[in-house]
Amino acid sequence: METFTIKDIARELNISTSTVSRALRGSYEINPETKRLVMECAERLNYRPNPIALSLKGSASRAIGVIVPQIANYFFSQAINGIEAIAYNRGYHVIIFQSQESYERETANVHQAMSRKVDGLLISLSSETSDVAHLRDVLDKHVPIVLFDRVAAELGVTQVVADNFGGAFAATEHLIQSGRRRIAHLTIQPWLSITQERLAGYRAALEKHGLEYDETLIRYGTFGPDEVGPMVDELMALDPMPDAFFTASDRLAVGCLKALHQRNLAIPDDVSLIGFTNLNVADLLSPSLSTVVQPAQEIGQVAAERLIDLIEFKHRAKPVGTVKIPTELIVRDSTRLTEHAKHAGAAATK
Amino acid sequence: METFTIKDIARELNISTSTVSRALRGSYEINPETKRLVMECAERLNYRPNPIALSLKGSASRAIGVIVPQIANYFFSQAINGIEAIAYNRGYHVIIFQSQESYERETANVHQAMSRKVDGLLISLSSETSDVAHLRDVLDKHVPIVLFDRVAAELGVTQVVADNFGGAFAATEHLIQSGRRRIAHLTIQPWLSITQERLAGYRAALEKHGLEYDETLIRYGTFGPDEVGPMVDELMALDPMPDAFFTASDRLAVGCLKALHQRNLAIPDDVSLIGFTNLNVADLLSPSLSTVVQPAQEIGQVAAERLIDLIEFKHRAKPVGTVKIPTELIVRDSTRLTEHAKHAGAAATK
DNA sequence: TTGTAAGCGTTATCAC
DNA sequence: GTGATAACGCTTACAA
Repeated sequence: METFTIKDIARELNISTSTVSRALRGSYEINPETKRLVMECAERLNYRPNPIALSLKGSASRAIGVIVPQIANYFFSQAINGIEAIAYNRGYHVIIFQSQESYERETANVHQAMSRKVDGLLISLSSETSDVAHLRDVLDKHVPIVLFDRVAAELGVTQVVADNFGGAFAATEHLIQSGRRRIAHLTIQPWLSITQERLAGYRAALEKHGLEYDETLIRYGTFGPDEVGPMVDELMALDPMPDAFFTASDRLAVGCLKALHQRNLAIPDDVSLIGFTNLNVADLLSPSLSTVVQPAQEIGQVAAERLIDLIEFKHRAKPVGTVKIPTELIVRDSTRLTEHAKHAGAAATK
Repeated sequence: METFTIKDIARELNISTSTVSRALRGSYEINPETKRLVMECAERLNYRPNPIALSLKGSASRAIGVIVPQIANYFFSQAINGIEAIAYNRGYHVIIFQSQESYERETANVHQAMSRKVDGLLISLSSETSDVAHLRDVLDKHVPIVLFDRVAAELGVTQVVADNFGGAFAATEHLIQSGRRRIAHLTIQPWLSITQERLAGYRAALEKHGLEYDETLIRYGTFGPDEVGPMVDELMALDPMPDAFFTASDRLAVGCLKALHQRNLAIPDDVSLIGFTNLNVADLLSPSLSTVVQPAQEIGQVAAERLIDLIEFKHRAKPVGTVKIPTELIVRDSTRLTEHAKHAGAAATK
């Protein structure tokens, strides 16, 4: 299990390291016989090029940096899963950084990634990030960037996002069609692209069905701990109170569900809930609640694919643009939930 | 945002690169005044040592490799979160690899990590791994390893695990004390240390309360998709059927809950369920179900801490051993669930 | 106290 | 076709 270098092969074959290097990378101007010998020897010694030396040399490090706000978040961990799968297939390593939703840490992460000589960067912006100068520097050094989920159009790079508008529209319309009229919307920071797109989808659905857009039904979260309960309280104190919630994330959906539960409100009878969630989380919340499923893993896959194309072809890669991955509205039969609840309720009374 | 090297500082100050290098790392044998100048200049140019060059040189790369079976898994993503937090504080980067529960990929990951010259390795073994020769090679190269969660005592390295025995004992005892007698146990591959410890805890609790250990109530999963439903089916077909489930993971708890739900069985009335889960997942499953909370994040933190101690002190580090992080049995009032269900049930009938 | 030079593994640029 | 040599950024004997 010793680790051999190009030098060992050169010594073994009594040729120079440059010849070995050339043979290994299949240079034209090389004797086929020598090439064969080198290949055979490399095989035999189980030679693996040293990625560190390659990076130092300035050529490809075959590593991509991934910067996400939080690893321990279903959406991002699924996305990373997708990224890692593609990267592995195409021979890249993944170096992960967390920005912890902090602009400062995001900037530090970018620098660290650069000093590790990553071949490209996959970023989902922190909620604090409004200025993208730190990313401009990266592009200036010809290191490609692909943004995913939390994106910034002004950077002019390829972006991979869920169809937030479409998902929000479908969710809101579904709630309206099941008779809801005052649909509260719990979402995140208003300056984020995903927030705006979802809000737009929500408004478009209201408009289509002739419902008024009421600003007091919108609440913007800040990723603070235990912030959802108070938001729900405020909303439920409105008169008339909301009859449905549309939440922009797993975290908000869970918080909302908990808050409603604590207030002994039944879903779907007192209020309805529908959120952008990961499929697994949706199932956890309840196998009978409808949700808009975020294609987290696919977003990661597509983003990684685009980035590696950019790294490898540089020129021939697909043009810069925004790739929208469709979301899926899963409408589940909430009478099943009611059935289940009735059963449990009956059992409780015996 | 240009990136400066030790050479730039040397040129700026008209001294040699070696002097700069020594000043930067606070060597004794150096003129305090020179040192001050170098420091000042480094500060001004915002100098950052190039980690790649450091790695190539053979000294610290300030990167640690983390190999987990699956990133998109609540336990591991939380553990990684803990690892990343500690690593960041102590100035290390984290390079993540997924073994996908495959021995072959785990071996490949180990090699890749080594070729990236990681300073240490944090590993949770794949479920396929029984032979640890690939890790011996790493230790032979004096790269420290700390195992977490899925461990192998025969490797003789520090291990960080949850108190699986204690957690299983507490969970089982809780079920017994709430009147359950036929407690099924859904777990994972029997050769894994965590499986054995949990099974032992389960058996010990049965024994303490004079209940017979019935092998037919134990089911071993293999991480296959949709495997839990059939396992639950088999168990529910037993005569007498189980009156409780104790599951060894999030995934199994969720699968079990879904399967029971599909069969219209009420929890906690028809059967009880208690599982090793992440706190967030437990809350999702239901804010009213009891669970044994796995201290995922803390396991990650402690493991990272031990590994970095090993990397930095080598000799003065704490002795090799198994660190057991306590689990917490959270007993929640399942009458609240029942209350909620009753409410929903009543609403459903109107 | 500081400078010189070699070396980590690899590739690019020259020569031959 | 192949072989020296320098270079990437840094550390560390060894000299001075």
